Order: sequence, then C-alpha cells, then structure tokens
Amino acid sequence: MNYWLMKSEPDEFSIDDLANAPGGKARWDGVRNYQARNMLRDQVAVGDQVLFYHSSCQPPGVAGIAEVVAAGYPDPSALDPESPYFDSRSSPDNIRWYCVDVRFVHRFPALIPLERLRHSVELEAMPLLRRGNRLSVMPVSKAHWDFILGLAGSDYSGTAPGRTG
DNA sequence: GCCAACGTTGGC
DNA sequence: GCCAACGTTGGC
Repeated sequence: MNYWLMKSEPDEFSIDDLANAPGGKARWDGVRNYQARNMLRDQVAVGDQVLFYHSSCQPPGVAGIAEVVAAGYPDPSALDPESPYFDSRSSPDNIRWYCVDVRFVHRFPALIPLERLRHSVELEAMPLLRRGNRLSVMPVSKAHWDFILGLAGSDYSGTAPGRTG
C-alpha cells in the first residue's frame, strides 16, 4: 500500500465536502499536469491512503485522510465543455487525463498548517516542502505519513476504520 | 497583488 | 531540438 498527498482548494472542494458527499466518495478529477497524471494512471491503487491537503487558503495545510476506492481511469471532465477542466485536445477515444475515486476516512481535529510541517526536521525531504513544487498529487513515505499522523493529535490509528457498507 | 518556479507552447 | 514567451500554481 502506498501513501499520497493530494491538494484541493477548499473553496472548490474541501474535506468536509468529501465527508458530506454520497457515501463519502468523490471523483478526484481535474488534474492537468503530466507528472501527476502519470501517478494517477500508473501508481495510485485501491486501498492507498491519502493526505487531503487544503491549498490556496489561509492557512494551507493537511486537513485529514482519504482512501483510494477506484484506481486511475480517464477523466470524464476533460470531455465536458461546461467543466473548468475541459480539454479541447481530448476526445472520447483519447482522453489525455486521469482521475481516481476517493472516500472520506478521517478529518483531523485541527488542520496541520503548512508552516508546522516546515518546522519539522523529520519532514525536510517531503516533496511538498521542496521549493517550487507545484504538483497536486505527490507520494508520501511511510515515515512521513506516520510522523504527520502523530502531529494530527488525534486518536486516529491509521488502521482501516469500521465500515457499515 | 506579487512573484518564484516550473510547465507548455510554438516559431524557427 | 532549442528557447523565448507566456500561463499556472500557490505561498506569502
């Protein structure tokens, strides 16, 4: 199982929006960067765990946890002229972009601010904190995952939550 | 609103 | 294939 960090602007789609979505599930679409696309297409798998990151807000930071429930598949929003993610160079038999489905797992009691992450020596190597990094999907190591869950100050154990169907 | 960093585009 | 111009991201 792998760990990821995915960015979303909470004004557009927040962790609460995910929690309130039907079944707590939503499509993670609109990724329009080839490096991120390739990760969604080739590496992100069902069961992978996701740090849900709020970007372009005050303060930015990690808001909680989601889980991948559908691996990469062609992103339908690329074909929708009404969508802000419409891509005129995609066609039904050649969609250039990929998306995954995720499900809400856990909302941290308090958002972990980006600034807090920056102050952690343990996280120095995180791609998120590298200067100039703009990827909206990036891998997270097990060690970084565990450390960040420790910062969350919740009793969330990182094990699969009970599911009622 | 600014700007650093990076990606994309397109002329050549 | 180079590279300048332009666009986007996203923290500040």
